[in-house]
Amino acid sequence: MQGHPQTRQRDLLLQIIREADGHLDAKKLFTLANDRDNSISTATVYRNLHLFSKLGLIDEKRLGQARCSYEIKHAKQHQHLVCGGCGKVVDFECPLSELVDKVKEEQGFSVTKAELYLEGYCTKCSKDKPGKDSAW
Amino acid sequence: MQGHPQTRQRDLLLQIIREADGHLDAKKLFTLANDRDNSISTATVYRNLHLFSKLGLIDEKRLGQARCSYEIKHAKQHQHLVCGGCGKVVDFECPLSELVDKVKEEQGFSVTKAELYLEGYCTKCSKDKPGKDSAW
DNA sequence: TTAAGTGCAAAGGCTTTGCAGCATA
DNA sequence: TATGCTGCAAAGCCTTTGCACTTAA
Repeated sequence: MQGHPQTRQRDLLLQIIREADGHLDAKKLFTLANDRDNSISTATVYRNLHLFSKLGLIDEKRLGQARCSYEIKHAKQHQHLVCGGCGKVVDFECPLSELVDKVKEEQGFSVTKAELYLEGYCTKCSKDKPGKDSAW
Repeated sequence: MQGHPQTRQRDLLLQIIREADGHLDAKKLFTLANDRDNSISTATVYRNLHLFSKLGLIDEKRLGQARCSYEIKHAKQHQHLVCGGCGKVVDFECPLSELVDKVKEEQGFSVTKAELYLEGYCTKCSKDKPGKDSAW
């Protein structure tokens, strides 16, 4: 792993992250890891999340709240939709490259990360909360 | 204020948020408020940030890290660009309505909040870090 | 063998909360 | 006057760090 020794703990963590359908925060990851190896510590989880992220093995996303979610890096760019009713997170494809190009041109920024965050109510929940629409 | 009494502290906090050009987190807001009224407490700052946000007076944005920034709600939608080099935050206009419409159609979501988060290097900093480009 | 990783426990930040006193409407 | 806000201090969370021990290569 690029100069970093492979350890039992790292294997376990990566395996769990891969198995999860994404949307795993540090705490959940720790809980799941702890179920399978109850000697693992939170420190190890955090340290390895940082490492994996640095090595580009996983993506770090902010989904609502202040908490981060981590997921295996996918080939396809995708973004997340968070339902304020049931908390469901939906992935969807959404090419941001046009926007990114525009920003590069207009602002002279070289963009390294682009994330679109959408919050709202899914089909089911928007029926229950008819008033919450319309901000857009 | 919609059933909520006007207080010295609320006036002060709103005034500071208005004067700031945005990009104020809770800690900075507390520091600034404390400079003018050293009896104000962090609890009051947090409680009122939540209140203002609930009343729609301010916007809550996640700019890098896990921290939130708060700013007075602007008429114009705008998004933020965060420079990984110098930490500068740039506002720019960027209509997301097309994307939002697409999501509504394809996923049946009614979107209440849309945020584009871009990270990268500004003109100055990308000169110093020529390798960091190219992710897009 | 040795550089690196791990667990534990403690410390660090930021945010929230309970409570008694105070202020607004 | 009554509801709601405030300050204080303590507690809560999540995350990071120091240190001694363990492990992969």
